[in-house]
Amino acid sequence: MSERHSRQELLPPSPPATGSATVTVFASPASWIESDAVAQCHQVAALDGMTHVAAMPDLHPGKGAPIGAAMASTVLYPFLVGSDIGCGIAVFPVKLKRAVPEKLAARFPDLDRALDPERDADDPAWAVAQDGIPAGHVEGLGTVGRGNHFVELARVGTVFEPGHAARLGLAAGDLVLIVHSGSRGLGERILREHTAVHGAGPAPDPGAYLAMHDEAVRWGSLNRRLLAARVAHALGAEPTEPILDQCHNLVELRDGSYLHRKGAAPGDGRDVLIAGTRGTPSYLVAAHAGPDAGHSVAHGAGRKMSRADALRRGRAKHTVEELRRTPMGSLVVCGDRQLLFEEAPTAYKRIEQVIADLVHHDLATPVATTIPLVTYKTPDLGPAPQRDHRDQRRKRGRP
DNA sequence: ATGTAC
Repeated sequence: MSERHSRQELLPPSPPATGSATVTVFASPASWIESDAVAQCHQVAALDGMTHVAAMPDLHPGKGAPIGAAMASTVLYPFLVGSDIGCGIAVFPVKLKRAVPEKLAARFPDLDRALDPERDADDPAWAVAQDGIPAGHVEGLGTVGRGNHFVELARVGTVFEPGHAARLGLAAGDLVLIVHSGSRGLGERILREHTAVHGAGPAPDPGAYLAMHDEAVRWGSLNRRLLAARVAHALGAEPTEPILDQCHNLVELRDGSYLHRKGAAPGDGRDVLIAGTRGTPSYLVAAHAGPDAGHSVAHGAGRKMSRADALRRGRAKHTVEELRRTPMGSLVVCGDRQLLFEEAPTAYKRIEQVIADLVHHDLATPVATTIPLVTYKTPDLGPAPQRDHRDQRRKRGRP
């Protein structure tokens, strides 16, 4: 136990145990890293061909492989990327005259309903799909999915690097759409086709896997553009090009080895939106991670609780109303009560700690925060809760 | 995170 905790501080990486890759955890002791997740990193490090595992401060246990890690090896392991190949986060500028959360929340379109090329041929969102549909896969196109995926209207809050923000066309108070979504059924099918034959083993024909993988990465990016365009049109704004779009589930050939990213964003001189939670800010950062960090940075706050724990504890701790209207005053559009509890801000680590760890290890420089106004998860049950009694109580009970 | 099975 203590051995695992002390490992978190080891930088540069400790010498590898014989026959296994190095594991470096880029987190301070103040960041809770579940020991199961660190154990998964060491299991991955022991796989044939692995050379290095870099764990980000949002590390948490995944299915077989950890989430929040960059993993390098001489062979390609599809399961280290997982089923949501191409999942990522994109940020789009939005111009609206007024941004009243209650009004805008009611205008979000149904993003569980796919865009059908024939039935929805007139939908203006198709304008972003001029280059065609990767893999010809139309099922689920334009849908956000579930789990931690979301589309969020947010306002730029604190700007730490005004020059950098200005180069991205951003200043405090500006509105943005943040889209976190992936390749839906396409990536899942690609992984399943591999695992059905080879299980957790490496891809015998990396080129064949990569060809499909690359389609899923393009599909995920197109999906984020379609989602942003659907929402922009519904809110009465013009669709825009993303100012950043980073995929955090993918594998790339780099320096002669396969660099698998699972919940780890490319951090090699790129701008990245590191997602907070539905109820806390997110951070736009300038990433500058080197090889020790797998050229990667964190992709979000990272789960602190399993979904099962979050559901059990959340039901005792929160009401649906306080999760639908957060302490920040933002609204969460989510007709799925179970998902609302699973995705409660308290089920996640503190984003500020994750960012502090990245800064401490010189992997990223914060550029600005984004403050949620409306986070869309899945179609709502009914009207947003009124500005509730908690606000009233705050006014009455405190100066 | 996913489509699908229970």
